[in-house]
Amino acid sequence: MQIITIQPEVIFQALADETRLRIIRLLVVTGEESCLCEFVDSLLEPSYKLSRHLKILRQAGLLSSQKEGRWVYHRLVVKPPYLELLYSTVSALPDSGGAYSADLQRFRKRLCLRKGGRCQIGIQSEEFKTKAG
Amino acid sequence: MQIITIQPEVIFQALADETRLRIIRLLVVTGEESCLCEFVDSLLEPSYKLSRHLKILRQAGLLSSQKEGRWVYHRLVVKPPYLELLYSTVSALPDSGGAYSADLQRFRKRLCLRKGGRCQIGIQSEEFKTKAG
DNA sequence: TGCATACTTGCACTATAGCGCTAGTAATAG
DNA sequence: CTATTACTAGCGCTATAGTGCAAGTATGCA
Repeated sequence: MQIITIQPEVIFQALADETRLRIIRLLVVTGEESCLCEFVDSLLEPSYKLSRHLKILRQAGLLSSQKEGRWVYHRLVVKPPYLELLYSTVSALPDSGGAYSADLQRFRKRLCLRKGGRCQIGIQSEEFKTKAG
Repeated sequence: MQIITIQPEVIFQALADETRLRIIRLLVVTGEESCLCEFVDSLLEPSYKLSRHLKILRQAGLLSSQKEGRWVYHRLVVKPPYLELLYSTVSALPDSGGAYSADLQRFRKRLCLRKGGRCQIGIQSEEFKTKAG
């Protein structure tokens, strides 16, 4: 990991998207780390879409990702102090329409399906899988 | 002022631009309110550009603007708690390259030219005025 | 009344962001 | 070895954001 020049606007750019904000909020509120298929089942968005947003968050320095077998786990980066402040801001945001709490509800339910603290079952919401050939 | 539905990503969108972040940082660090021509002389950007960015910040709910004669003063909105947290985040951001402190230095210098606590002199850096007609 | 000026805005252009689709890669299960 | 599947990436499309230029509005001064 090399940090050459930090451009602060990239951090805000990373959160300037509804889907990415939904991802970050789940991680901020629960303190969890999670894999793609758990996000798919929680946010009910196609996997290729979430995969790309996760990449953007990683490149912005907000997420670190670690591969475990077939799964890739994503967790929040908390090292520079301004990131902690940023997450405090995120968790203080209003939830107009209850969209975030719906995500959270699905996320918690999905976490119950883990075995040994890890996802073992893949995407459950069939219509959001990547329909491979 | 009517708030119908707050979309949190609009707030981050507002800060996802270098120029707008420079504006907000000046106001966060100094606690001042300021008019367009003072921003022009501090950021050394053309007035039409800054005027548009100020409008975006206003529409995002980060700035409130008040006309006083020929001048329009812009100040930070601090009411919802998450905005205070947001400004804490902004003030904790690194200043790679010293661009922000250069802005700040010009801004403080420019504030010294006020009379009676108000800007009375207009844009000083000639090349950044709007060349009308 | 006319001019200077602080500020805003319409227009055209360019760059980029987000998307769906689809194919591809890698790892595991049987 | 083969099939399944978690995840990624390329392609083309569309929408939008940021910009410079130039015109327009509004306020105050002489």
